[in-house]
Amino acid sequence: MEVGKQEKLLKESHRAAVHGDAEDGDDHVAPVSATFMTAVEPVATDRVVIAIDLDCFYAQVEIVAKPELREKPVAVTQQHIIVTCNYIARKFGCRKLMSTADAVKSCPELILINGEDLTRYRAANELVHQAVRGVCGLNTRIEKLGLDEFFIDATHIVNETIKSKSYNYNFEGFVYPAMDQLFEGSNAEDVETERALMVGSQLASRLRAKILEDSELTCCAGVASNKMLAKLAANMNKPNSQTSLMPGVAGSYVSDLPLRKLPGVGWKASHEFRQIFGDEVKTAGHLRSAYNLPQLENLLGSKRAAWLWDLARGEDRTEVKNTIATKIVSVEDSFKSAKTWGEVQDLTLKLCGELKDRLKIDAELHPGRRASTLRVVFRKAKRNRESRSTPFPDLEVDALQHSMIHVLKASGIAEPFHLTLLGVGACNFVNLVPQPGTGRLIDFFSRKQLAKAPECPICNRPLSGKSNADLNQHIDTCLEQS
DNA sequence: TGGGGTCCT
DNA sequence: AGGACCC
Repeated sequence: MEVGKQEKLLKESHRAAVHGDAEDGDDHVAPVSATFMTAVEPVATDRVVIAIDLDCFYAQVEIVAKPELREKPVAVTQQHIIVTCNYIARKFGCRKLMSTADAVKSCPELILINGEDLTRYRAANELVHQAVRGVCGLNTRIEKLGLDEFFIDATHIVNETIKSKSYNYNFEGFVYPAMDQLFEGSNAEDVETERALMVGSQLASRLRAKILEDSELTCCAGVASNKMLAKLAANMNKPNSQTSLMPGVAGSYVSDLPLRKLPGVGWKASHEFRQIFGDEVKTAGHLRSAYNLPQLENLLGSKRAAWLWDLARGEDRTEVKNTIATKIVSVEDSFKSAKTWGEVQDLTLKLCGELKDRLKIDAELHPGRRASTLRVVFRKAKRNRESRSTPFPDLEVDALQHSMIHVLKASGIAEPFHLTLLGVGACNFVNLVPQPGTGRLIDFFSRKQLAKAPECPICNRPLSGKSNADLNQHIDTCLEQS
């Protein structure tokens, strides 16, 4: 049988089995390569997740602002540490979180830029976010992680692209494992997943081009079947490149990673794991060969065991959240030592002014939301940070400062103290209810969009025949969950 | 080891 | 409110 005919047949029978409809009405068959001979329509259970990671973000933003820095070693500092540096500086041994003194020792030419004020980085982040939103559309979940990373659940975009056959038979960027080993021994399901990731890689390429066009910033992308793998993939070829990680090799790739490298395993957990599992268990593979799930459950409890077990096998069922508005708006400042209420007066005045400015911007981005809680954070010398909450006062610098100082006094701080950090934040945002039927959120997501494709922009489930009030209620509920 | 954020307990 | 994690 001809390749084309065979694929079409399989496609149709599979669609009938999965979707219960045999209708296609399209005689066009894509010029499929022999490797896709056994291909069928993708199964909806597999996701396509794209991770975007801006290259040395703060340093890049500074270089875009001052192009004459482009060919020089550049580092961005906060207090006395380097928070990020460009690749030229890295050649000289400069690293993230290195002390500035050490960095200058290893690279005397290093240009230092103070990056304590995040305003311009926030603006650049918003540019990138909007570029991604523009390409992916309003019903795509986009999750922010810090100011320089995004996750995108591109499953539905990829599925639509495959249905309309508007894609090429090649991966954009790198593929892991390399292409020539890719399809050997793959079963039909793997081939389908690989096709989905291939289409995802083409979307990732467009995203990176659009980000570069709009913001002048380069980034890496990872394309994979879940968040964790997408994130690992994004880091495989740096900078300014992208990598697709095939699910078939995800397990073996993750196996070789030290437990500490698994996203979610931090300093505490990795040290705890060394105590529990012993020095021999360094990688996810070691863990998997030394223990099974029940044994892990005995050692860690069922919840943590299930989490680690999945992680060690490259599985991650966590959804890409649609992070529209941040849940906390906060400002903080660290310093050597504040010893008197006079100093605290000055510091709180500055912080409260900044918080008010930040909330003004927030109000423009997300009209109608108001913070209901003020959170004050402080750190006494050599101790951990502590926080106290109080009802949110009027949005005036005086009122904010008054609340802050009141909370600090109530927390038992008395002269002579030795504070090394102060911060204020707004949280527990509530929506000022729009009048029933005015449809603030519907307006936000555009009436046309919902009229054309009546599904929830958050959960993508169809919204049929509901009133505007019901729609808003549903969207609000989804937003809270996401 | 900053100046932010998230989620879980 | 604290503590883990992320950047």
